[in-house]
Amino acid sequence: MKLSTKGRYGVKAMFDLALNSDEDPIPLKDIASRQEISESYLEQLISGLRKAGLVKSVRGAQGGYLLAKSPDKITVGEVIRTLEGPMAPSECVVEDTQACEKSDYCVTRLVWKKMKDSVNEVMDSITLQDMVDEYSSINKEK
Amino acid sequence: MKLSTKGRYGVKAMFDLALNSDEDPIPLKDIASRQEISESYLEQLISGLRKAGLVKSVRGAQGGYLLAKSPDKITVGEVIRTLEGPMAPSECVVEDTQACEKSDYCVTRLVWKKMKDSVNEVMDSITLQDMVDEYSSINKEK
DNA sequence: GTTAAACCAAGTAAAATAGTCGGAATTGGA
DNA sequence: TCCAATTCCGACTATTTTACTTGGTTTAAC
Repeated sequence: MKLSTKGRYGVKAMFDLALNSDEDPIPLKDIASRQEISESYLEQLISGLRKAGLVKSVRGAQGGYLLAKSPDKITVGEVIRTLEGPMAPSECVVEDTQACEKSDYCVTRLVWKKMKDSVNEVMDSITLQDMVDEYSSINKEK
Repeated sequence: MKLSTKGRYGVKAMFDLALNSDEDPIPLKDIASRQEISESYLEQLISGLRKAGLVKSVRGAQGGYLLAKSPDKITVGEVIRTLEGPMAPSECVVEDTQACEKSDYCVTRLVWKKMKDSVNEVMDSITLQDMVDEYSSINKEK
C-alpha cells in the first residue's frame, strides 16, 4: 500500500510551488533541486498535473510553472489521484468501473469501500495552504 | 494505492474461515474454490498467516485450517498488514524505520502519517465477526 | 500403505516502477 | 538576430514487484 514516487514527488513539487510562489513562474530545475527529484522524471509528472489543470506553465526562457489555483483551493487528494489514479484498494470500488457480479452481497467489497473513503477523506481535507501553514508554524519556533 | 492480491485474497480467505468454521479444520482446497483463488498461491499466503499466529493448521488427511482466535478478536488490519507489510504511503512513516534526516520539519511526512493512521484505524476497527454479521444481515433479507 | 492434506523452496512470465535520453518548440534578453 | 533557458513530447530501458506455478517432502487418518 505504498504510494509510488509519482504521488509522493507530485505532492512535494506542488508544495514547493505553493511555498515559493510569487508572481514569477518557477523553473522545474529549481523545484527538482530543492526537492531532490530527478528533473527529467519530474517533468513527466508535472505534465500530468498541467493536463489536469492544477498547474500552469510558461514556456521559453524565464519560464516555469505556477499553481493554477490558489493553494487553499488545491487538495492533496487532487494531486495524488491525478498522478496515481483512483485510491481504490480493489478494482471493484473504482468509481465508474463495472463492479463484479457479486458486488450486491460482497462483504469484502464493503471493507475496500470503507478504506477508500477514509483515505480520500483525509487527502481531500488537506490543502496546499494547510501544508504551507504547518510549515510556517514549525519553522517560526526556531 | 491498490492493495495487492495478497491482502485481498488473505481477507477473503480469513472471512471464508470465519464464515465456515465449526470444529473441523477446513482444507485449503475448499477455501480456494469457494473464493475462486488459485490453491497453490493461497497456500503461500496462508503460510504467512499461520506464522503470524492468525490461523492454525492440522496436517495430514482430514486436515486443514482453523482461525487461531475467535473471529471477533481478528481484525482486517492484522490480516492485511501481515500479508502486505505496514500500510505506510512512504518509507519515512513505517514504524521502527529510520525516518529521514529532515523528518523533524518535513510537512509531507505529516501528510503520509495522517493517511497511514486513517487507513489503519479503519482496518483495525473491522473484525472478521463484523464481516460475518454484515454478511448475515445482507442475506437474511432474501 | 494409500490417500488427503499441509508444508517448503525455487522458478518464472508479465506488469509496473522509476527513471533516462534525444530532440523539437517557444520565448526573453544580449 | 541569435543564443540560452526553458517547456514539451515520445520512446526506450533496467530493475523490481506481482502473481503465480512446479515439484517435491512430510504428516496423519482410514
